[in-house]
Amino acid sequence: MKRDSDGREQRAKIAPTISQVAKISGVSRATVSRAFTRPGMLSEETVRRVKAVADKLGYVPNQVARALSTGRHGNVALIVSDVANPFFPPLIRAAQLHADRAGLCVFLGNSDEDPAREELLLGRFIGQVEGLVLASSRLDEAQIRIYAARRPLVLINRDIEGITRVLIDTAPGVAAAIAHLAELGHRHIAYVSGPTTSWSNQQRRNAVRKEAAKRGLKVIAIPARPPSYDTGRLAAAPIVASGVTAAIAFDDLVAQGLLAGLAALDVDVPRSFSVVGCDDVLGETTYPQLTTVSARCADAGDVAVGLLLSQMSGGASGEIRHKLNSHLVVRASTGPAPAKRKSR
Amino acid sequence: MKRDSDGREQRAKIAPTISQVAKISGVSRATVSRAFTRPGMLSEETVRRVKAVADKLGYVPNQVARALSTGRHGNVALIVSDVANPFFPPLIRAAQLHADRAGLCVFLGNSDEDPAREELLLGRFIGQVEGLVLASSRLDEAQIRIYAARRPLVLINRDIEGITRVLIDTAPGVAAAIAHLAELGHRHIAYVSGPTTSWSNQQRRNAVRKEAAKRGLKVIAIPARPPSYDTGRLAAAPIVASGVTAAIAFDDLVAQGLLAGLAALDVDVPRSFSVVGCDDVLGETTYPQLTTVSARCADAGDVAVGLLLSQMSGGASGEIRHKLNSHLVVRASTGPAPAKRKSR
DNA sequence: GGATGTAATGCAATCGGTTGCATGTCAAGC
DNA sequence: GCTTGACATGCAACCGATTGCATTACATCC
Repeated sequence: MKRDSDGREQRAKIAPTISQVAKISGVSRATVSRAFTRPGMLSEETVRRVKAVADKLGYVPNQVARALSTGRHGNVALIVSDVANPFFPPLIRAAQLHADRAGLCVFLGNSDEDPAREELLLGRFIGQVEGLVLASSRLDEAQIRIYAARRPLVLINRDIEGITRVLIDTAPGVAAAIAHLAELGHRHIAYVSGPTTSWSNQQRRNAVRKEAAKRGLKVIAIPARPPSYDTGRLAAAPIVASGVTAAIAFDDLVAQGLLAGLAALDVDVPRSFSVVGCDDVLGETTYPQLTTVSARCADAGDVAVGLLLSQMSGGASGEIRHKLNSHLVVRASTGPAPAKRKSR
Repeated sequence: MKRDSDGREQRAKIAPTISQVAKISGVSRATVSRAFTRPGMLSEETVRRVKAVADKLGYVPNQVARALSTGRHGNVALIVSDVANPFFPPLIRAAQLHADRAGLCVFLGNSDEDPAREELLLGRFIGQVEGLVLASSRLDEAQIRIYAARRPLVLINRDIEGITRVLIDTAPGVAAAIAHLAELGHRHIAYVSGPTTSWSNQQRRNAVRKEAAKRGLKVIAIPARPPSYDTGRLAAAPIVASGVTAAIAFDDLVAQGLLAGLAALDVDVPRSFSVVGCDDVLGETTYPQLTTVSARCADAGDVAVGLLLSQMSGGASGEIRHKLNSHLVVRASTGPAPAKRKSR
């Protein structure tokens, strides 16, 4: 009745249903269902026959109906703070690949760094997914806990106790970067910082401070907020003015901007100034090629989905705090400290 | 029964259903349903009471159940050939934003340039979406038509008659680029080409040929396949060897690689060689900053979703072929042709 | 006062699957 | 030959909504 009156599938030849397949193959709907979900329960002959009919009709089980009945919809959601930030695409790609292999569909949400928007998305997704991955979530802890109670949930780069999370631990790489600069003779360096509320930024800043202190380097902080190519470029002037000989940036994007800003000021990199990035997402494509802390951000997506899966299948009840390692990749943007600080 | 035995919502407090709300507010399920979908049909008093109860219980209508009944799930799918290609993220972002505003959830698929994978994704999505957007689809025409018959479908950068499509028309921009090079005195140029099957590539190559012929320039084609930073870089050697003084690349990524390759060969850009990109996705972040054909790829995502929406709501029965304009953006990678072709 | 209309609500079928349990069949075991 | 059990299949309830139609309760109009 309503079926006839509404416009559903208007322009489509109606998708074949389980009933049609059942009728044609002369078995019950239950049998057709089982032919797809538990073929072992049926005789080989029956399975073959049913599948043949299904094939001919082009029948595919309706996911929505299945989900209603089983509560398993085969969907997961991935919410990122900014699709267009080069940090995310590789992560998204890896996450998707992993989900694909598990037969899951991925909803992608873009919060645009806005908690309200993030929550809106979450509300829309939660009813039709089996699990959630939140990358660089801007939500406050309480909110996150609420969602985590409703569905398996994995965080990326957010450290909340009791919730499974994947953390890209850039500290070792950053420390290596400082060591590298120290060995090259740099004594004064700048940290070009990112969002104060960002876990990653806090972590990086601390690593810089700690390692610098250990090696007796002086470090100043110059903000680039929000972290972007432009704010990085603008940071060049104050950095040069401060008299440091090297800078380590919050991320590659900022580093790239910084590179451009330095070029504009006629500062030669790496001859008279060294730059280190973070994340290794731009890596070889900058000029000069960027020395950076490689953070395997793609792995983060992959691992997060992996953890989500195991959580979804009931395993892994305990909390997991997965750390991903980092290391320094030396390319062409770092070099020995200039003999005298000023080229005079 | 099965409800009790399977693990559905294990860790969650079970989401309240329409029945619970109905019972508590002392009305039928139908009434609760209507309180949400057609409140005008009910007395104000009833609506208020039901909503109050729903609120208290934290009831939200189950999308999946609703979809089964109405055939409207509020989801659309967007399939791209490579999330990590910088061309796509802005497009994805714009598409998502538009869908968001319309209250739709977006499935993202990554075909990885593989038709088989693309089809697999399509199969998974089709049952749970109301519409599809295929960006740079690698599927053959027949396949696409099949899906287009089942659901509203919009193509981006694929020109199939009878199917709504958004085409980024780079021809004017490419022509302008050739004109620009001609005015700078270049007489021999190279086109660094992309995938032969790509609509964009065909279109760009033709535009180059046509405009070059008009202005009496000689143009050779050098492939960069698949189009990437690396293949662009590798194209530098043959290009220099060929003796041309300028190159226009299939896309910005290739152009960026080319820039790097030229730098490695000690060819000074723009003094002794000029490079033009396409898409304007890297634009200011290359060194030197790239002269490129700006293609407003973000708009493509936005427009595509817009067209999809109107198609979904039954409008727009006729075929639509939406062209997006392009123009040349001159930055720092192009300059006058060197006085003599060889620097001697 | 009875016919008529309208507004508010309930009944029950339906969407397309899944699954616990019942049923039927057939072969092996005693 | 009858019990027993394994195997294959069917029956029918159920998931959580939506919606066509029936029903009820009033108010209105002659």
